[in-house]
Amino acid sequence: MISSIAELISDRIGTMPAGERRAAQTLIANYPLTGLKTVAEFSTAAGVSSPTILRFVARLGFQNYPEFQSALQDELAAQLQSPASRALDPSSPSGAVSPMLEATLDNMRETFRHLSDKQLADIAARLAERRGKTFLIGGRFTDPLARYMAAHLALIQPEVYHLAGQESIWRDRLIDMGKRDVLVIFDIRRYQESLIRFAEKAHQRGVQIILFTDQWLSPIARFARHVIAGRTAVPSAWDSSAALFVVAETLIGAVTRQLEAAGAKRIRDLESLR
Amino acid sequence: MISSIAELISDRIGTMPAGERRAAQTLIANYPLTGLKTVAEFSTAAGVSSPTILRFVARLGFQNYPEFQSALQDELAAQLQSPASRALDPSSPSGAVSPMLEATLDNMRETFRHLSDKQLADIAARLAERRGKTFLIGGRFTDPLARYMAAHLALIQPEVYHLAGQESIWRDRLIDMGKRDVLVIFDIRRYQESLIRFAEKAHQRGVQIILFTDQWLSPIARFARHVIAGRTAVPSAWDSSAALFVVAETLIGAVTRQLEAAGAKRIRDLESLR
DNA sequence: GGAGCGCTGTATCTTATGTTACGTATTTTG
DNA sequence: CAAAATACGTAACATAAGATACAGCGCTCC
Repeated sequence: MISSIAELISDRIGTMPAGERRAAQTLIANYPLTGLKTVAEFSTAAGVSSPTILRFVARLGFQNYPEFQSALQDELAAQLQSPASRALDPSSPSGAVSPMLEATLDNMRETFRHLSDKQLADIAARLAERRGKTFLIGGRFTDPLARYMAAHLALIQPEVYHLAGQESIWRDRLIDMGKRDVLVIFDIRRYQESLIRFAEKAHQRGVQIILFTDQWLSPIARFARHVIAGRTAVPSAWDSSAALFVVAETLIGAVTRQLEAAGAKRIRDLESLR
Repeated sequence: MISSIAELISDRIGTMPAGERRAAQTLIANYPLTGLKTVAEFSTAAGVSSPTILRFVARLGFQNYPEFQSALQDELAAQLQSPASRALDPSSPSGAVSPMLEATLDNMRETFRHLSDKQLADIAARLAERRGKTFLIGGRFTDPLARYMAAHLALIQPEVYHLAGQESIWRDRLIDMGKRDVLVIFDIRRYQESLIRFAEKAHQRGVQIILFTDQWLSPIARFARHVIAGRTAVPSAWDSSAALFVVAETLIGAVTRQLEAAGAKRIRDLESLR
C-alpha cells in the first residue's frame, strides 16, 4: 500500500538510474518543497538537467509535471489540515527501524528525566569557567563522543585536549593535570580497566572528573564530581550511546551560551573570523 | 510587526475593494495552498478574474506573482522544518527543561520520516556484503561519527578502515580503492572542500559512496549512491549531529543483524571470544 | 576488447502562464 | 441626479515554463 509520493519514491529509488536518483534524493531531503518549484529550479538543486527531472516524474507514473505538482499539493493540503498526524503518526509503516528509533527516543526522555536543569547548568558552568585545562577521553566505543565534544569545546575556549592513542601516551599526560583541571570521561559497559585506573590517578591528583556512563554506572563514578547516567538499552546487538551524545550536545550548547553571556572575547573573535 | 503573509493580508483586507477581498478570503480559507496554484486556478477559486488576483498580490507589496509564490514557499518551508505542532503537547509539562532536547527529538522523527525501511535495508545490505573494503571519513565535527561507526563495523567484519589524520594521508589511500569498495562520508555544513575533492576522486575510481549529510545536501550528493539527509537545526550556536548519529547506530544494528542472519562465521567467533 | 544498449545533456519547440491595455460597469461625490 | 473616479473583466501580448528530438557518452555484457 503506497499512500504518499515519498513512499512511492523510496519504493522505486532502487530501480532508478543515477541522475534520477539524485533528483529523488534532493526531493526527499526537503520534501515536498523542491517539488513545488519549477522544473528548472528543481534540476539545478539536484545538479541534473531538466529532462532528467521530467523523466523522473514520468517514472513515478505522472503524465506531466503539473500533474505531479498537483499531487504534491493535495498531499500537503491533507497534511496541513490535520496537524495532529505530525506528532505521532499511528499509521506509520513501523517496520524494522521503528523499534530502534522508539527505544532511542525513550532512552533520551528517560535520561533527561533524571537530569535536572540545575545539574546540567552546574556542569556547564564548571566547563565554562576557565581556571584550568579540560581533558576528554573515552572508551572503545565512546571515544568518538569525547572527540566530538572536544572538537567543539576546543573552538570556544583554549586548553581543551582530547586524549588519544595508546594508553601509555595519555597516562603520561597525568603530570599536566592538577586540581584546577577538569577531566571528562566517557565509559559505558563493558567498563575499561585502563580508564578506571586512569580516572583513579587523576582523582588522586585532585582533578575534577565529569563522567558520562550508562545507568549501571561505571566504577569511575566513585571518583567523579559529576555523573551523567544515560540509558543505553536498544533492541540491537549493541548498546546505544545516542542519549549520551545528546547530553553532550546539550552541554556544548550550554557552555557556549554561558561564555557568550559572559561576553567572552574569544567568542566574538570567533564570530568575526567566520 | 508582520511576519507572515497571512498577517499582512488580514492587516490590509479592510482597505481592499470587493473583488480583491474575495481573493484574500479564498486564500486565507485554505492557506497557503491556493496561493501556490496558478493565477487562473486562483481566480476561478475566488470567482474573480485573473487581473484581480494580480492586483491583489500587487497591493500586498509584491512585484509580481512568482515573487508572491516564492514568499509563500519560504514561509511554508520554515513551518515544515520546525514543527510548531508541539504547541499543545500534553506529555511534556516540564517546560524549560530543554528546548534543545525537544528539537533533537523532532529532528530524529523528521529524519526517519524521510527515510524508508527499504532504503536503510538497502544501505545495510551494501555494507554487509563483503565484496570489497569499507572506508569511513568525516568532516571537522562529524569525523567522530565516522569513527564511531568504524569502531563497530570493524568488529563484525574485516577490512573496515577509518581515514584519519591529514588530508595528504587519506588522499593517498585512494589507490587502494576500487569499484568493489564502499566509502562512507559524513559531511554537513559548512561542507569541506577537501572532502568534496576526495569524494569526487573516489567516485571516479568507481567507489560507491554512502553520504550522511544535512537536509541541504552536501555537494557530495552528486557522487553518492546513497544519501541520508538528517535534520540538524537546534536552538544552539551549533548544528546537531544527533539525528545522523542515531541513523548510524540504526545502520550498525541492521548490518549486524544481516550478518547474523547470514550465519557469518566471524559473528560466531566473536561471540565465543567474549 | 568490441558491440550494443541505456542514460544524460544540449538545443529546439510548443504550450500555457503571467502580464498589460483598454473598454465597460459600478460606485461615489458634488 | 449627473459626472467623475474607481474597480473589474475581456482580450491580446510577451515571456517563461514544460516538453521533445537528437546526439554523445559511458556502461554492461558478450
